[in-house]
Amino acid sequence: MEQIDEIDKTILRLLQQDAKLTTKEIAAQLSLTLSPVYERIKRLENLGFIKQYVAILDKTRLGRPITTFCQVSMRYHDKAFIEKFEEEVQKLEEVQECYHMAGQVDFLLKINISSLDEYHDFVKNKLSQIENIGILNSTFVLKEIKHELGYRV
Amino acid sequence: MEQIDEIDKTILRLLQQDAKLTTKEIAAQLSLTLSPVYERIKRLENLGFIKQYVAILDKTRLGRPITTFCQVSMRYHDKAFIEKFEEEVQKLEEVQECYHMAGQVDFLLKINISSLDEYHDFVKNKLSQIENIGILNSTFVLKEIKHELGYRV
DNA sequence: AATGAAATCGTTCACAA
DNA sequence: TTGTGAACGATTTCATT
Repeated sequence: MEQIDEIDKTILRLLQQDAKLTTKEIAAQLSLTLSPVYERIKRLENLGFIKQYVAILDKTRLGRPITTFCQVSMRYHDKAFIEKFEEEVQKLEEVQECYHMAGQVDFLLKINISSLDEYHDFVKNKLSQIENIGILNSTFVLKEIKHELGYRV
Repeated sequence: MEQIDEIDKTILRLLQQDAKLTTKEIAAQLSLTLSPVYERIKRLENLGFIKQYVAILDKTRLGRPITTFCQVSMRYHDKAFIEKFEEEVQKLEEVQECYHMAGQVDFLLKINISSLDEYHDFVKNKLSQIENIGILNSTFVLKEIKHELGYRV
């Protein structure tokens, strides 16, 4: 059984907004007792609908308020080069997200940094050190307009 | 007082990996008792270092495995048009993230969808309905290479 | 700031319906 | 699949160092 019903969806919606809700609080919203809610949460965890519970931190408070997106195009598209890049990018702590893209650009990187100086250092001494990079195109985030943490359920 | 020390940083690091860690477990890792750890967590919450606790769901399991990035350039750059766009984009449930960017492209949107059909519908009937959009450029994610949920602490 | 203890509250599970 | 209740463990508060 891998299906979920409306009750499960409500549970997911609630936990996606606030992982600290108690079983009791969720049960109250659903007009159920603790056990069914408890069992359903365990099931949603076991089936992999819920992957993890995390604390969301404030990047500005942590001293790294700047976000940039960097488009990377490889010079050659040999499998070995691609895999090497994917491997190296895992090691770069500034890179928060990396996507292999369809289209002209091979990779899109989301990077989180404290200053333009740090970005300069990152591009010059870390990113550009990876073999076979052709074009780098960085754009800076001026303002986060929307940032939904959860998915539609 | 808004400073945090190494102990606080360790707590943040642990909680951004696993929000379900008990105070006891964290205290054990730090060789401390419950109270100081408890007080520090409360303090980090109150100071806004910890913004939220959330459950991370599996978008594939939820039936929306496709991610696209869409670059949007406005035709004219009047304040009113910009603000109108920012407002409309909040309402579009497919748009998970939206950034106002420096450079040629005005906005970068991260979009989460179930199928190419849904994306077609989204672009044609929702996004393009917003006034004053000049250029739209969509690229699809082939593979998530890296997706760090937390920040460096 | 940290410790240790005490009260309250939540989680977990066996069993019943 | 859901409800009840009991045992266990976690959270929260506070007097003390």
